[in-house]
Amino acid sequence: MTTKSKSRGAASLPLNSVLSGDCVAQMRKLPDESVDLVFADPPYNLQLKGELMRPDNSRVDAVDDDWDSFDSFKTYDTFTRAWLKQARRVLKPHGGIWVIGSYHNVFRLGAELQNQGFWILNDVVWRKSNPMPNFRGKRLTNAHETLIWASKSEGAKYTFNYEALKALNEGVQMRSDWVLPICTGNERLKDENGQKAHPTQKPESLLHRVILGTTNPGDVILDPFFGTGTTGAVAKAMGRDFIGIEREAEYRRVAEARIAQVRTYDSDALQVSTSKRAEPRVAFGVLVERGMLRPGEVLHSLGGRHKARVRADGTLVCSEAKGSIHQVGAQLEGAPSCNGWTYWHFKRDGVTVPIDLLRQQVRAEMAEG
Amino acid sequence: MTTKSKSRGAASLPLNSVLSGDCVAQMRKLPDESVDLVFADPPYNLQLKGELMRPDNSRVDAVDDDWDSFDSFKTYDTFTRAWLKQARRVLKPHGGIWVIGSYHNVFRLGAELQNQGFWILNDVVWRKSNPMPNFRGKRLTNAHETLIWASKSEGAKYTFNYEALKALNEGVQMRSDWVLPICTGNERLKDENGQKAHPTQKPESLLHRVILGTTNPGDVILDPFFGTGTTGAVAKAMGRDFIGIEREAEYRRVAEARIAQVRTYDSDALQVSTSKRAEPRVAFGVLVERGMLRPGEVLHSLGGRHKARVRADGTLVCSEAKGSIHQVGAQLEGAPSCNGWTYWHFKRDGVTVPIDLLRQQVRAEMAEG
DNA sequence: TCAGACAATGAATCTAAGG
DNA sequence: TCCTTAGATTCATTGTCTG
Repeated sequence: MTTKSKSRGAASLPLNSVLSGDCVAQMRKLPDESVDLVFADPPYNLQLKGELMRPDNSRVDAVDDDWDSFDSFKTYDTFTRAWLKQARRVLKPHGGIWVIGSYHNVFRLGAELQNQGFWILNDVVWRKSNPMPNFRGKRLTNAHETLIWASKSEGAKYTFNYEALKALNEGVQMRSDWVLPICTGNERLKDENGQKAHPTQKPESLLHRVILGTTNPGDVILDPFFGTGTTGAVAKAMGRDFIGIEREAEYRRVAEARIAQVRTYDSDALQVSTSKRAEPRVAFGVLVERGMLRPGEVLHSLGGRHKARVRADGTLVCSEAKGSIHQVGAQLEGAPSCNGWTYWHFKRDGVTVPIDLLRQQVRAEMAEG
Repeated sequence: MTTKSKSRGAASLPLNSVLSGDCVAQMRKLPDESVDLVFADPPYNLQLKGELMRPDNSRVDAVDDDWDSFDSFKTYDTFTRAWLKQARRVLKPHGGIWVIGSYHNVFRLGAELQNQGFWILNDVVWRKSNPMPNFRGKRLTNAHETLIWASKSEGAKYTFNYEALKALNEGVQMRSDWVLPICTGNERLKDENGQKAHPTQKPESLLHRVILGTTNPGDVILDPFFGTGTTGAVAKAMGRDFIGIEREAEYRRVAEARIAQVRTYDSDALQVSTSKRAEPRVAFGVLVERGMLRPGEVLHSLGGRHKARVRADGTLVCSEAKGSIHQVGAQLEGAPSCNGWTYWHFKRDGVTVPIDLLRQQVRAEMAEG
């Protein structure tokens, strides 16, 4: 695996590598405010009891490894508090965090996130299209897991590629319920005996959506419960850097072999739909300066009921109001706000055109030069 | 509203009425272990700040009621602890509880349920088919709410009408995600001005599923945050008793008027598919004893490839195997197990019929006499 | 009467840059 | 840090109006 370092002040980050040992201890070594996203799939406090699952004491192929035994909620909360505290310290002020869990642990996770000042943005339901049925008919089929997406604090900025997720969802905004299949088939990593290498391997499709939606290329993603490295594999493919932490040597080995085989997508494939908000701001006055509109020229409102005249300083005036294109539009419509760019139109050769077309021309010229 | 009382020892229950005042104080007056189910839709503590306008400049009518406002998480947790403690005391040992919330409060709810010793059975996602969109494009559409279903303690029995929910779900196991529309149209209660009578009225379909799946006719359902009485309306329609508690006089008034108009379904409509587990076990030999099958009679396998003969002791025999209907079926199919009731068929008047039909006849006779 | 346009609305933690 | 201003942003369903 190629390991690069990003220097940040005196410290540098162990990028694109899998650190061994306890995640709290390892995170302590990382500098403050150094990663853009944390994705955490902590061990579930499943409290499975073998005798409940298998009366005949046969081997339970479920989540009952040593690392998943916590003797009480208190212990689990202490553990959760410790790793979340470090994750929060390491996270940049405008970074994001995702945690995933089931009903066994997700309420502890969510409450502790809130207690530490993280600001929940959404809870997201991963609706499994092919869950394991409830064989005994004593409960509902447990067909989902819950993710929580949060920013570092209330009011903090955060990365959200709204348009990209909307595009992924066939043009309507992405909802908080995601229907994705569980990890099976070739994607499911096996050991030399053909047994699954990790009991709770997450599907890459899930990480793809998380990373596409809430990071940008070049961002650093920290996964303190790396397991067999789904986060790292998808991060690498998508041109993001990752830092993994994993206690179990065997999982690290599998993860490193897996990630070594991943190729990063071409950079143009990593370009996503951007929002208009990301485009450079253009002052209306620039259109007048450039002669695209003449002072004194008449603009017509959407619908054609109102008219206003352009002034040399880039404001509009009419009998009822004067001011910016937005202010005059809002005033005429009796609305609290108005987007003047789409509201006002001008006429050229008998055709009525929104002034936003001129803004697009300016932006195109800015991009060239 | 007809109010009846169920006496339980010295105390009696204010059935099918809406109590006024604080839910903690009112629950304190109820006897220990007296209700079968608690359904609770507590305030969500939304923490909304300013106004929100839609893109068309209309204002979103938000939940800004005083009852939803709390100073801090600590205050909210104290409140949650208090009402859950009373709910738990009032609940029968084999009773169940449902709570509903959003990401604002549901993690606090779930954690406190666990802290008090409730045993979570499922978390259920209500996926809204028509949620309000995210108007500013800053987050995912908040398209679901979360319900938590729990028993009073680990190992406690609880009511779960598995077959009824399966039937409701077109013959496949009910999953932990329920797609239901929000409460609109005629179902949405309006005040005299045509405004919604309650900002967060739940759809009856949601309560229908809860009550069908986790109570039996005649059970007592307590709703400490009664609002406009969806729980009571569905409970009454389904032949369950309810106890409502509501602080706001106007909500109580609306709820009482609403419930007065509800008619209870006919009792045969309330008979639900019962779990096969709950049905009396019928030994195959009984069919022979009763003369429904003759010893020596030939049974044919599903698909017709195999035959076996009935023996007088209620076992089957063929050249390859002998034993119970299940054992022989499994042996012939090379399968680890086999449901002999659906596997084996007999012929009467040229028609091939599964032996399960005979079992059903036996059960019907047992039910009658 | 019916089709189609138009309006209303739902538990919402809903902006960002620049002065 | 506060205040002002630019200007970006919606889905499914039901009810009402119009031609």
